[in-house]
Amino acid sequence: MPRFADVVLPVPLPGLFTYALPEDLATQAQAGCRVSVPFGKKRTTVGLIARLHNTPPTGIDVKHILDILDASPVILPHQFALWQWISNYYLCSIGEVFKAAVPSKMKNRPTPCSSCELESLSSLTGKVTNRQALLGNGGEYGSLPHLSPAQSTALASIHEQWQQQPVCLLHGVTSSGKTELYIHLIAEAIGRGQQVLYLLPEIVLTSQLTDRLRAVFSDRLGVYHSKFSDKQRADVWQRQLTHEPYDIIVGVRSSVFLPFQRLGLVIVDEEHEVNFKQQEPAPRYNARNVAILMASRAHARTLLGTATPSFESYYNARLGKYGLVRLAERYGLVQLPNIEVVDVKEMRRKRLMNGAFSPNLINAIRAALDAHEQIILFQNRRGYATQVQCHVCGWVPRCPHCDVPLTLHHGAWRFSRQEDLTSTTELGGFSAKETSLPSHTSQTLTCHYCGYTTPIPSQCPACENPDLRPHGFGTERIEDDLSRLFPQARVARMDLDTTRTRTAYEQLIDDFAAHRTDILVGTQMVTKGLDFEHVSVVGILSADTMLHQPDFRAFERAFQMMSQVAGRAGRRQRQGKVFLQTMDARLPLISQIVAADYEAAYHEQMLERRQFAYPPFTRIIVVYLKHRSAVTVDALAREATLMLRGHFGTRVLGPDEPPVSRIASLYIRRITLKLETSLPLTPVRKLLLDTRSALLTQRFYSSAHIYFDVDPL
DNA sequence: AGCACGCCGACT
DNA sequence: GTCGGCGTGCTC
Repeated sequence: MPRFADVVLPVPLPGLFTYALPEDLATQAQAGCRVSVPFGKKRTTVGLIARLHNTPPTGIDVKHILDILDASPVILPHQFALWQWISNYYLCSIGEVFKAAVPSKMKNRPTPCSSCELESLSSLTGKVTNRQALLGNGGEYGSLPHLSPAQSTALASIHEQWQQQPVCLLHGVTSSGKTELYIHLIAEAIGRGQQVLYLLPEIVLTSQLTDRLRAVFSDRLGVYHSKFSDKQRADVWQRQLTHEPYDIIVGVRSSVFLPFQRLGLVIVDEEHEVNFKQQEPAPRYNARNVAILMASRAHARTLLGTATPSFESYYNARLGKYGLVRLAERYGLVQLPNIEVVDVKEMRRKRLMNGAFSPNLINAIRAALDAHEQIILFQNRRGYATQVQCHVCGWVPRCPHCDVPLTLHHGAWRFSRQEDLTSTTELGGFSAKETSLPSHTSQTLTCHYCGYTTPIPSQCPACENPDLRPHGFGTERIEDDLSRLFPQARVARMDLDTTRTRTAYEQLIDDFAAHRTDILVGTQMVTKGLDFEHVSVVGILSADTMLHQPDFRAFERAFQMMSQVAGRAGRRQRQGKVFLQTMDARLPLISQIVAADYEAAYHEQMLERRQFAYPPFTRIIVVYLKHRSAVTVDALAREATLMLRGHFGTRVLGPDEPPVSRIASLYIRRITLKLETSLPLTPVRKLLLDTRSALLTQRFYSSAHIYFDVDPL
């Protein structure tokens, strides 16, 4: 009989906590069962048994487990192993993984009694006959979609690739019918008695898709979505533990934590999406990569699908780590849209621009409205940091060391940031009316990678224009201008502000799908895999906003977003028209988008990434430092940088201020580590954790927060 | 992260 | 005279 249990608790503290196991509970106890334990000042906390043993802990007075909440494990051994991997790789506590993994219902209230659970189990077993009937027959699915010859060939190629590698990347252009392929693959896996995880970014998981899948797989499909109630999620979890789990889970990021008993296939749709990486809070994991690992541990196959592969995945495919299958033909032979590049610089010079609109775009919108067709306008304007751009020639200052655009800071902005955050103008610190910079404030340009700082030039070095301005329009401004230009048109705006709730988001989509709106203007949201029948015109209002993000992935993102949004045009009968407005019409990337030349964009970026030692040629870990006091956090940042330089030398960049440098009254600094991929990570992790504890034990820094972001996106 | 203990300002 | 601010210390 085990006398002790090591327990995971939902706290950001390292390690496990040892409790004594009362004799009367010892027979019930199993690793993976939840327990109720006293912790700190709290009388009871829900934890999870990680292991049972007989080794009395030394130097602590052990408390007793109060109760065992499960008759059988709710976390399976392979899941717990995955938690440990995540905690280790992403440098967070196992308790933080526990917190993220399990629906809060299962972490808060102890399930009142086990009899209810037993009851629900038996009610489920009742349905087993039904399922076995389906399985036994093999063909009782809802009918599978018909595949075009191109799709059938791709399906066969995927199987071939899987013979060689467990992971296959499906590079299929927009509208090539990837979902039909997925459905066939899912049906095959279920036919083999295997389970399927179909992972999607939040934004794409709409009723459009689940309805389509449910039509084929009916009640064997479970949906796991963060906007569903916690109870619903807890129910899905419990169901996966029964003898009759869902065969397919369609879910977002966190569904990688669900218990699978016989996982055979993982599909990661829109694999390039940055949403797969959790930003806040810990664990800052990448669900796509976790899914790949999870699949490989289960000896399952993985399919990564997208029209615009992340350069990282494409790199892996080219290296031979992943198989690669292309689907270059649009389903039903819909033509790729025709893309017209509009030289905004030229238009401005000729005074033809109407705000953010070129005459070409205005005419196309008017024609589309007259023909009762729909229009999507894409304007990616986010964040508070702003770049400076010469409004005459389009010049943007860039960092000489890092090749990213420099970010503008000026004194007044820093002090008024709090107000700016609450204001509704999308430009943050600046009004939407492109005001000139006040010349008396102290203006500097800063690199957010290496901290390089330089005063703002008094004139544009390229064309000698003395009037450098912050630039850009936001979606709200666009919306206003549209109602002025086309008073008769029904305009809807889709961005973070208008989609706070799930219903608001679905409402916007539904209205547009039902043609109750004519023009949809929005941020990246409008680029996601939505299928609309009547969109004939797509406008990319300013490619430049995307290109000039202070991020080495700006070009990759811009290519992805523009290709994706262009793919929204012209679904069925006719070829769509895309207007791509830019100040940099001669940039190679622009012609790559026009030609849909993914390869060219990829190769060009890879040259730069290699030259500047960016991923995938290096690995990045960012150290975040937060403190209530700006003075303290700066001192901490300096000291941390010195310590890290001692260990890692020139691999340490910074410290610098992130674009939003104060959140929730905590000042933030960061230090970036660029590590060669050949460097073994285990000693790196140890040095990072040791450095953190060394700093936090100093009285002066004890109330600071230090955490890590591994492989940031 | 919580949560409590503990020592300094503006309220009845 | 008390309520309450958040600094700091601990959690098997």
